[in-house]
Amino acid sequence: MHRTAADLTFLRGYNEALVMALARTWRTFERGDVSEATGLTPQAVSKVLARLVEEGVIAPAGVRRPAIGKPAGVYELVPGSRYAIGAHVSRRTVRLVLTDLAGRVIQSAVSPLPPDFNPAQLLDRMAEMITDVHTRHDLAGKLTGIGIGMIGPLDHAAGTVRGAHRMRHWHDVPLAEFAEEVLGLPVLVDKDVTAGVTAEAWRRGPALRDAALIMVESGVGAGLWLGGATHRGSHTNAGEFGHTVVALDGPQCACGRHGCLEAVHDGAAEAGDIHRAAEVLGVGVVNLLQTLDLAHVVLAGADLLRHGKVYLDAVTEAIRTQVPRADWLTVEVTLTSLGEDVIAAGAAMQVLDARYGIPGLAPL
Amino acid sequence: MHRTAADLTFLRGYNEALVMALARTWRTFERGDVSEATGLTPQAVSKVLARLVEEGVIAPAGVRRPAIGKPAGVYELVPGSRYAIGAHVSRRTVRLVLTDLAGRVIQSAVSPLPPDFNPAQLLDRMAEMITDVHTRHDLAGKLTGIGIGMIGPLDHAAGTVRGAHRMRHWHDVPLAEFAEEVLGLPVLVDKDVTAGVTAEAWRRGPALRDAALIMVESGVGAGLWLGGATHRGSHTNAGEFGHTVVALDGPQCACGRHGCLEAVHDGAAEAGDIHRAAEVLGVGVVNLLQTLDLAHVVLAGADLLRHGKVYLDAVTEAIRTQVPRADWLTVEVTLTSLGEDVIAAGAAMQVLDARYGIPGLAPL
DNA sequence: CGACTTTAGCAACGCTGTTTCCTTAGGCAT
DNA sequence: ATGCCTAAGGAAACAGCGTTGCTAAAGTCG
Repeated sequence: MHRTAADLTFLRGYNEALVMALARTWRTFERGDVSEATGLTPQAVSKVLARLVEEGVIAPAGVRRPAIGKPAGVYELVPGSRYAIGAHVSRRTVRLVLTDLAGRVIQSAVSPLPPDFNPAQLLDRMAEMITDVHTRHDLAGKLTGIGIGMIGPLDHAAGTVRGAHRMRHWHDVPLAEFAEEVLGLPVLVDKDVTAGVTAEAWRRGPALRDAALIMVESGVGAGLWLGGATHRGSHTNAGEFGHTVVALDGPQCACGRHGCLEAVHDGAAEAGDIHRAAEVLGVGVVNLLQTLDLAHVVLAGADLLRHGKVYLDAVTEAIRTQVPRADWLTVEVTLTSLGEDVIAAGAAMQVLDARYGIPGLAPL
Repeated sequence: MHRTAADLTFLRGYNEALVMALARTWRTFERGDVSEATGLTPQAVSKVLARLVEEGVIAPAGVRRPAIGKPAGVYELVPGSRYAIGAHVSRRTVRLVLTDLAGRVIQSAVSPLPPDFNPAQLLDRMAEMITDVHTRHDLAGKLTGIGIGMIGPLDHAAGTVRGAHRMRHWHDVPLAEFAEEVLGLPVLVDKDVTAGVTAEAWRRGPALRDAALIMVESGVGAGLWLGGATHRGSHTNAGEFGHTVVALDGPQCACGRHGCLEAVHDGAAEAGDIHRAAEVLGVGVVNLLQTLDLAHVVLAGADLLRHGKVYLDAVTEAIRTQVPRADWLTVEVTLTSLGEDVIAAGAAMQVLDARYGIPGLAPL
């Protein structure tokens, strides 16, 4: 038996998460604000707020005195009440960040990994880094869990790494399970790009409905946020955006196909023609927009951010000229505000989101 | 004020819809089946079933006598308890179908439309066809509404057609509003491909989580079903799959870009090389799979179905050879089981889905 | 000082699914 | 025929949710 039906527990969790989402975007707010935004009666909001104050995630913060009438109680999010740690595992380094309930990055550190590292080596290094975090910050009882973002393919639901290209020790590794054992905290494993887009979504709040995080960093990928939630796909393998063909007669890609976006892009980049590389990425982004009708595109990844302005301009220009002209079709393109922390931070926020975000119901 | 919070009404609607979804896939079932599948207690299921029987959408259907013990009450869906009408508006014809609560097509008819027809002409023709449906079937009080599937761009939420290429009378037409006035029933307007994928999803049941309906019919489009729901995008304009670039140096497309999938595909098709056209579509489908990680691809559209086997084979082959080999990455490719009715039928099922499907909550 | 406005809170209420306990219906052994 | 066992159904009490209705508090304004 496997719960999919909605019950009162779900009801409560859903409405609490709704209030938390508002608290995160507003920081300080009143009962009436929540009531208006959610449609809950003021009375119901009082009850929800009381529960959240009891939990310690929000707190009363003075009163607002209106021109006339009784002063309104003001509440605020308590960012320091919960933390999560996120790790971004790439081929050569692991980046570890500490984020709080507001989605702010409190501490960030990078550490090299040995060539061809194995799971134990990674976890040892992470354990050291986490110890360091603990010495600098008092997280007693406030650490929600640990998120790990890395290249796929992997099985997010099972927490298993299926094995990336040129990583010998990473075939069918139950990483989440190992990590929970070693680190003693709940662990979520997800693709780097999906973690990244979660960071942007968590920080921007529920207004973000459909977005993609385009990442260029030893490969090209896209994390997808569709309909207000991550899109991982049937085998949690979505986002292999770099391996979409944009040039039928193009050069062969490592994946075997010809003219993959990644192959064409990297070809231009390696030839030193960053402008052409960015232009090609722009074509890919427009393809994504045509298919998915996104409202936000966030650019990220070490290789991209090294030439941030070039890419930003090229993608903006591609959208301006290649998407059919229409005033109602607005797309916002930005560079990630979290820089190279975005993947690790997103991995951390996935943990917070799992615990304090809007709950879903298991599929039938 | 605009309701986004969950309350008891939502709870009831959600659980009822869950039971309806099971009823639709199982047709006949017992209390225990529902209890096991949903996680609801048998008691709760009894209450839900009582409400649905009262509504007339399910009915008792005898008993099952177990080896020992009290006989279990058997229930069944009453397909004829609710109907919906769907219309597929193309450039030259309108196809109208009547579907029942089980998602079966009861009646189907096509009618030509005058060249460069306007909204009034369309609605007149639809009204005639709907009158004909009424003379053949007794739908008194059982007709839920009317769905219209047509080419975009359009605003699904507002029910407005923004104006398709080469259709002079269709700029910013509030079609849903007009139609509700003329036809006297609730009307939903959506893109043809999105309606189509709804038909497939509604018929297959909740097991279908991530799927695309690829449609080739005076253009190439893709209806997306992601995470168990339609994906329409921020401006309800998703699915312009035909206007994704697959050949950077390809021929110019009507949309202005170079090497769009549609341009390359149509070029091959017009040259009589259906195999090449299907091959190109296959590349596009693999692109979609790489990006979205879908489990099901359904092929549809008059132009495609004329050479159904050629396309089915080409797409299957493209997936077999171009998607990185992995036993866990399974994709099912089929031709639509509804043939040329799929769009109209899907439009009808969207109406049923809005009324009897799993309810969503409005975004914040 | 009283009327009015705005906000907050208490208590009762209606509805949800849950839990507990009992009844019903049939098969099977005695 | 009788008693026992098992599985399914049902009634009633229960707990928890948001809602409704009313009262109180805190301030301004005339």
